[in-house]
Amino acid sequence: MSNSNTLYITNSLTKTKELFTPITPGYVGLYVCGPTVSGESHLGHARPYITYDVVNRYLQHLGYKVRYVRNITDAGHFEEEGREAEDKMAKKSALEKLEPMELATKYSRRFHWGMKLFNCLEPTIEPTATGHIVEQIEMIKDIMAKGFAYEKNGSVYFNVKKYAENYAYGELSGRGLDNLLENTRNLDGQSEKEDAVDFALWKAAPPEHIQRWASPWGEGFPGWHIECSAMACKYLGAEFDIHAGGMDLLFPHHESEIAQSTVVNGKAPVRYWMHNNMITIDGKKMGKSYNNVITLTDLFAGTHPILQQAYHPMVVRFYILQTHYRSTLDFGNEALQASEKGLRKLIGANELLKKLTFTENISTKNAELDAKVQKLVSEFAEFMNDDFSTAKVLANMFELATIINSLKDGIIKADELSSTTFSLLQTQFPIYFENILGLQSMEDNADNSKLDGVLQLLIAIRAEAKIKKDFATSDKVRNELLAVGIQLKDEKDGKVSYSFD
RNA sequence: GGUCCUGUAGCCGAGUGGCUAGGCAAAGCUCUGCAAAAGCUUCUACACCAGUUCGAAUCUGGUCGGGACCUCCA
Repeated sequence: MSNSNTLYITNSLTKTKELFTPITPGYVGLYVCGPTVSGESHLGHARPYITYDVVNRYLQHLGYKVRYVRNITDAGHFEEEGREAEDKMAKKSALEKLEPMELATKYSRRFHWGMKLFNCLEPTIEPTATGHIVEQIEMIKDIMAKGFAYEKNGSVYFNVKKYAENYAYGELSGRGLDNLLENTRNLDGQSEKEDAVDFALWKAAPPEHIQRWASPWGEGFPGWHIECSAMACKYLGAEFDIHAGGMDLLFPHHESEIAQSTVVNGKAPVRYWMHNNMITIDGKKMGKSYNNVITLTDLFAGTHPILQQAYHPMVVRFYILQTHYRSTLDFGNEALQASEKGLRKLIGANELLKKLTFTENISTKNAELDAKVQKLVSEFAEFMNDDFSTAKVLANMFELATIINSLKDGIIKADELSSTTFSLLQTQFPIYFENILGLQSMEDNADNSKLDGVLQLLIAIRAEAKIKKDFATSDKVRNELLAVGIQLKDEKDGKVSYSFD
């Protein structure tokens, strides 16, 4: 499409909106930091993966062939200074009496289950950390050979000071080395690291450690930044287009990735860094340390104490897209409930629109309305091109929903619009709503033809009752259906439609 | 403590110097046997104090509040 050269992305590296130009015309390499599968997927996971799902979808819409790599972190991470070294995979495994791989498999499946419900397209490559131990070791060897890492007691550390002498360090996080040295100096006790700012590339495994691999430095496991560098490099090359993830990964994770890859490849790995903001609950970031994590299972079932009701995955998706991805998103029942109603309205409008037909009649053209619709529709692309402003696209859709409803009720006659505008609306609205924003019906996809037959019967019975002014019966049909979640809607033209909760 | 972000009507939120964002809630009206749905109308806010400017929610400085990162985290 012609819009492919006008996409602007806020690059975290430069903190500015930049025109997106792929390294190879027509192709985009997209790397998204995936989940650590040592535990249940939660609401926090919804944000980045829905955000970058829309990015992926939009890039494809623009005609790009996207290689979308999203890793699964299934190797143990140890924690840095100031805390006891600890492997999340191993610890959780012991707790659940599972092999680390059983644990990883279990939660990977749970993650995929959630992503499917959110209607997220699958990444084209989904590499695991444990499946790329060899690549990680090779990369570490390379970094050592180039003199930017050293071994201590079977562990290997990256020499940040030396790196900073040769390359620009801290560009992404805006953290200078001096600043870091100052802030970490007193935290560091008797570390085997030469410098507090250094980070581990490989960690020697203590005897009780379950996940362990042979390496040139003895048995151990990889550090927590090297996997992304190794896998991104393997599948997307030494330099690729977009690397995305949560803002909490900015430092030290992504900063370290840049350092590792730069040493190995002699150039910065990523053209555009994208970072989504966090989801907060009562103004506080959701996180394990805050004890306010809402798992996807709880979210969809409404079983978390903070939840007043269950929320459909589509409602969550919609809610997330109503806010720009770089802003924090505060979670609350009231907001979610508002989203549910709003989404319902848009889904209804989208379905209605598909059924509308344009017939040239006698209506005089409404130039003002025509221009308005033209503008609202053409802004879809404009807004998406402006750093994926999904919130604005949705705002326009709400305005169009009113027009669509009016068309349906005959308040506006279809041919008040020009036929080109009408068909523009009819084609573009669903493309953006379904294909790009990835929003879809909340109804079960079960075959509803039998249910429809039953409902048509009830609608007919109610209609007969109404003719006889037997309102007790007609209201009973309506109210009992409503009680089981089916709402009858009397339309302007006397027809009756229905919708499900 | 260091680095950075942020403070918008009852709630959620867009906003990148001048022109009604949008949604939900609330109120009134139209339609309806009554409702619901739908449509129309109303509610016009930018933490505070200075400054720049013809003009600021938007830029600058300060004050107060909230948050993130510096530890695993999306």
